[in-house]
Amino acid sequence: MSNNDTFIQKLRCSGLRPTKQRIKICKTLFDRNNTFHFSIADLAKILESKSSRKISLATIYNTIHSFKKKGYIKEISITSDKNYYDTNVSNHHHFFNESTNELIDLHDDDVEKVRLKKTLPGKKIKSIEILVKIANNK
Amino acid sequence: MSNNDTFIQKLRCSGLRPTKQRIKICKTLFDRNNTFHFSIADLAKILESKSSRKISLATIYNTIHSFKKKGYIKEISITSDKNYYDTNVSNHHHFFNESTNELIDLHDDDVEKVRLKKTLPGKKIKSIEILVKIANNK
DNA sequence: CAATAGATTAGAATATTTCTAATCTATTTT
DNA sequence: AAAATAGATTAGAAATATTCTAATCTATTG
Ligand SMILES: [Mn+2]
Ligand SMILES: [Mn+2]
Ligand SMILES: [Zn+2]
Ligand SMILES: [Zn+2]
Repeated sequence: MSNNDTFIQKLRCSGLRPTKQRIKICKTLFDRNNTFHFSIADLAKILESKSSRKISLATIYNTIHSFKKKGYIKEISITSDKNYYDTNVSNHHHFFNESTNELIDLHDDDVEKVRLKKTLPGKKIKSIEILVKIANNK
Repeated sequence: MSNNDTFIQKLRCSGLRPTKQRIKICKTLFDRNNTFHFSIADLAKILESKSSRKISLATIYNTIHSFKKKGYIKEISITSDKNYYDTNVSNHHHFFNESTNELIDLHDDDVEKVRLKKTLPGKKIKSIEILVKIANNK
């Protein structure tokens, strides 16, 4: 259970002003035991349910974009109809359960290291990530 | 250079009526030598430039959705701001050039086969795909 | 070659994302 | 320490993107 000051500090450190809206969003995203995979709609719904004062959807977008830019979260694209963000910002792989729309982290030691045989001259590799789509049996 | 009849047949085979709109879209997508990676906006622009009669954007969406359902194309999600479709419907990997927004197919023999050490009981694997993000040097 | 049932199109409605004027925050000046 | 200023942030409005559904088109039946 982090207190507000933790988040105020975190925000100040990266040059973001610790506004009420941002602190609330930090609490929702980071005051958790596990990685959180969420869409903007998920986040808006949670904020609405717990918040007294409404945070405008535009502000949620603004905040998520600046948190992404600052490296607090990363974007995960799976399907066209729902975009996800991830509080685990490391380079990592995912299971995506198509039956439940659930996203699950894979750890590095769950997968043999990916070996590319092809290289592209004049290009540098920024990330290599695997997406394993799964479905419930039956 | 395929003629219209090829596409009319293709459409009829999967139970889709060969309308003018669908034939034009087939020509644009499949009358090519190479895999085509495109967004709805890309496709709309091409259709607009070559077409005499305008195809409504709603129809482009409808058609792309039914072509996807019939397995003519597959969806590739890379970033939240642009969704891609791919005329290569096989399970395959991609390079994505973040400097140019270009998507390039990787062939199976360009990558060592992915080995998962972790399995999920009660789930079946539908696909395993790698996304390699790259950028131009300098 | 109607009449009918069902599929398809595309304008209208809705949903998502971005833009920007008004507000708020932090810093500087008096 | 209060007021002025510069710049950051919020959130309603505008713009884009996607889906819905009434009107139209296509294929089948008699
Ligand atoms: Mn979208
Ligand atoms: Mn999208
Ligand atoms: Zn993750
Ligand atoms: Zn491809």
